[in-house]
Amino acid sequence: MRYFVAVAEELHFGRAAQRLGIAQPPLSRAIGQLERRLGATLLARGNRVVTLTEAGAVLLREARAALAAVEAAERRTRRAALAPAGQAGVVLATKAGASGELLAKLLDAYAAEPDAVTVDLLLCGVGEQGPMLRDGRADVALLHLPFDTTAGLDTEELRTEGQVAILPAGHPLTDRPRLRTADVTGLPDLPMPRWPGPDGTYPAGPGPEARDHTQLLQLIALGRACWIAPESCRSQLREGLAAVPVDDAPTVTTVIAWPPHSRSRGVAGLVRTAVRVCS
Amino acid sequence: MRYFVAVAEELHFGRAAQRLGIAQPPLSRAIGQLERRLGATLLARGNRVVTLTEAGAVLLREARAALAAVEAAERRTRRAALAPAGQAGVVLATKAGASGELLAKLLDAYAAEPDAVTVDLLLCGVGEQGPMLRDGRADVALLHLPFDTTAGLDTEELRTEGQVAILPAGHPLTDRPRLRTADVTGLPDLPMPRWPGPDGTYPAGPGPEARDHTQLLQLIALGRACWIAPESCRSQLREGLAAVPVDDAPTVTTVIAWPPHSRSRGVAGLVRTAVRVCS
DNA sequence: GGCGGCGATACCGCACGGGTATCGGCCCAG
DNA sequence: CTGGGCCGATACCCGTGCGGTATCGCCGCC
Repeated sequence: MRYFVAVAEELHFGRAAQRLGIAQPPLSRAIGQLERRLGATLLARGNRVVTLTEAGAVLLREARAALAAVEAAERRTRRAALAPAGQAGVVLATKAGASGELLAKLLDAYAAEPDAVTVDLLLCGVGEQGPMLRDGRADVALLHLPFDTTAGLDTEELRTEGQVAILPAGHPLTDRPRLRTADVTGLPDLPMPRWPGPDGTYPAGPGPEARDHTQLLQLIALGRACWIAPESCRSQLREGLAAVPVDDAPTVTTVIAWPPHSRSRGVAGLVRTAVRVCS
Repeated sequence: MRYFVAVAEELHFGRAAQRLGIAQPPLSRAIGQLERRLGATLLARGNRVVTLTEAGAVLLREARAALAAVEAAERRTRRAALAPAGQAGVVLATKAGASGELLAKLLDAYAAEPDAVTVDLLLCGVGEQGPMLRDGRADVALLHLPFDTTAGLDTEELRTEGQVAILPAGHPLTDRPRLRTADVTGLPDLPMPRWPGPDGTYPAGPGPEARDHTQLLQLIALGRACWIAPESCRSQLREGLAAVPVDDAPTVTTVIAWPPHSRSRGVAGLVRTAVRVCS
């Protein structure tokens, strides 16, 4: 299956073999055997070009999930093994720079619990928490709807908040008590910065490139950009920045999420504490 | 991993090997290798008794999920392969005897859709739909909260209804306009029937044994039992039965559920139709 | 028409999975 | 206290299968 996923992603037997660290002929054979075993043509070998068939597309999705599941099994078992005894820690994944005080409150409150286990933090980029949970690199995560997807995860809602526009202090818009999205997105002098996608490249368009929150805030303070963010980030604003509520921006819901079948004692305690802290 | 799950379930190498159709020594070795690869002791070989370690318990849960995922991958790919072209059907799992008219309405409405694909029905027992979805025997299912668990599934709510007590016609309680749970569960002359568990055995206790809804209704009509069921089952009541609303019984929510990563065109259409039909 | 890219096929060797035989520890019966 | 039986581990052997190299067949392109 790993082999098939590699070929399906590369759409090229030679490159896929290289990526897998094996030679091309065994790979061809392996795919052939898989196709015979499943009774399905997975790849259409056109002239000099390989395409996914419908069955192949189905298998690609399913195989990715399956591979993530076995990776998760290995990782979680390894972690459970090296824990002392009855004290397997949990790994909490969260976006770097988001939910700062909520996270702090949660960790403090949880550490005070009588049966608390150690909590390791795993800071990751936007939208990476889902995969982290699915392949076992993390056990529980803080997500932010509607930006993250909770498909396939169990969740508890923690907090709902509006969004604010982050502007350079002194900008004309900061005099207004509230704004609308259109007021902010259409500013020629303050474009929204561009973020690198999952592949590390920046989308085309106007606006400066920013790689993390620090850079972003710096750009705003310099009067080169603006941004819309959950209102809880107000507590982290440095000098030179102002925040104005944006009425029609989607509300952001912070949820705590975990993979459905792995509700260990540590995860359960953390979830319970999170719900209690936020209610 | 299959090997490990077998041993973990049997807690006995010999029996596990027999179940797997291999000899015991290779099995011992395989488990040993797995333990070395993961760097974890999975099974505590006590004197004449094998126990799961904590790490083993973790792996058991994770491995079950992983195995279900690869089974699902194989099954779904096979099904996708033998479909004509762009017309992969979907398998809809539902409890036998539940949601009858809703199901009929849904299938009718969906069949009338322009891009409908064939829908195969898979009737299964209580609580089996989740596993069916997870290991690929089904693509979409109708579940009933709070009886079924939706952990790890994407869902859309379809309908919420109260519950009614099903009593033999003419029973004194049928004169009351509404009941409370305690009124029904404590009746010495009309005990609740016992259902076989997932393993096929009946729990101990009073009450007759019933294997399906037909038997159940028959028992009630004969004045030997009573039952509490969603009110939509009223339409299926045969003569000799009466239904009285039970106020404090938990409301039953019918949801349509599907595995999160496999939202194919067919599943999406079915879900859309279901939501439309029920709103 | 020759060349080059790419997947399939042919063939070989080794490593790993599975089998049988046997050991070692433990409980229990006598 | 000792022998037998149960059960998992170990030792050793064998065949299958996976991975490697060499080569073919096909097609597009210069």
